[in-house]
Amino acid sequence: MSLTRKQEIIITASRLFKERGYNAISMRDLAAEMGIKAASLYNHISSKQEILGLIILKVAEEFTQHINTIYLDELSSIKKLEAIIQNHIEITLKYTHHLACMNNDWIHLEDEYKQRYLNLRNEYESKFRQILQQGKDEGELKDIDLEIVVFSVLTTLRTLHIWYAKKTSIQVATLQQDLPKTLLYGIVKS
Amino acid sequence: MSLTRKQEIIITASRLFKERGYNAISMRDLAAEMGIKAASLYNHISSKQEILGLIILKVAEEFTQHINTIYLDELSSIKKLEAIIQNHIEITLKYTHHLACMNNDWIHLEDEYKQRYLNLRNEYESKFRQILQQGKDEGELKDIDLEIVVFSVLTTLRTLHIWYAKKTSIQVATLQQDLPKTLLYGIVKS
DNA sequence: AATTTAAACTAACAAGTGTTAGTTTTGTTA
DNA sequence: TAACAAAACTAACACTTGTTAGTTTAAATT
Repeated sequence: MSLTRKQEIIITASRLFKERGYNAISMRDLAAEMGIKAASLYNHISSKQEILGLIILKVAEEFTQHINTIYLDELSSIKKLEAIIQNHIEITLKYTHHLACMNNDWIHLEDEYKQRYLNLRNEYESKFRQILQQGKDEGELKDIDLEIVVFSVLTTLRTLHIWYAKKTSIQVATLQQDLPKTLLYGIVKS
Repeated sequence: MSLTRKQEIIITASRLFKERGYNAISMRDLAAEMGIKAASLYNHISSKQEILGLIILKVAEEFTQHINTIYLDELSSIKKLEAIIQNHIEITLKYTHHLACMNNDWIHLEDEYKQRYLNLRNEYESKFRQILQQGKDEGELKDIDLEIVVFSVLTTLRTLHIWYAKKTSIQVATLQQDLPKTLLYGIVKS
């Protein structure tokens, strides 16, 4: 199972977009990175915008799909949150570039691409919010403003890729163990 | 005390850069927003890059300056962390656009500007890390991997502006009360 | 009123942008 | 080997980019 040329383009693009941003990468830059001329790219993709759309919607859909299954599971809210954190770590490892690209460059999506992305994101946040609400209703979570929790946890999870890219990067096992602790139980000794 | 033309340019630019990104805003866009022609901007600033540099270094310096004073204060690590969170909230309210710009577009800084920014950021992270280490040493903080805490707390604080821009934005008082709780003490009932 | 200064203007530049059309090369299948 | 499809190429397009030079207008100072 080798990659199609189109897939190669998308992988290369996601790396370049991550490193320098969508607008800072020209089709000539991307082509040069692949050892071909810019015009040749158009044998495989229809526009620069399509590349960005494919990169971003790929991961966005994967996230939404995952939370939709978790959402329906018969689990405590805490177990659900742990599963979500786990999934973010996994996707970050698997799709580092795509994820960085999604976070930094979704704003440059146009028309239907942008709309589809925003719909997926809203769906995700909504499910996440409902899981937190379930936790409050069932008395598992503290009575903290819901939006603040949604924001602070999701922000951290979304930007995991930044941390992962650093030289000082710690072991994945440590991350899987200590990130849920930090986000769910806090950092202060009780 | 009215604003100089240069300051007006920087304020307008920070808003546009926040909305669409540094590379997506042309000097003609910026000029049009101010009701003048692109060439006229150069009576006040020397380059597009200078605008970005001034926007970003302004807030970066303010952050670093604040943590440097906190760092030396005779306070428990928890009090220091609370003061830092408080400062992030304040700067987010005061410099929303600058802050968004710093987070999204620092990558497009060139040469000395980028170096100065990275130096300030490293200094900030280093002081923050030392404060956490103090907390662990004094037994106030849990024994969680230091880098994970640095990452998760700073990420949340740095991206406060995203949340603040939302329509569903909550009261500042709620934020000041519940954000420290969330970050320091977690969301799960003990 | 004359002079100076600040801040706008027009016009143009060289370089870079995404993309298209038409052509040639390469590798695979009949 | 001939035919075909995939994927590269050259050349060019219309447009946008940051920036400069030189000029005119408006406001402030003498």
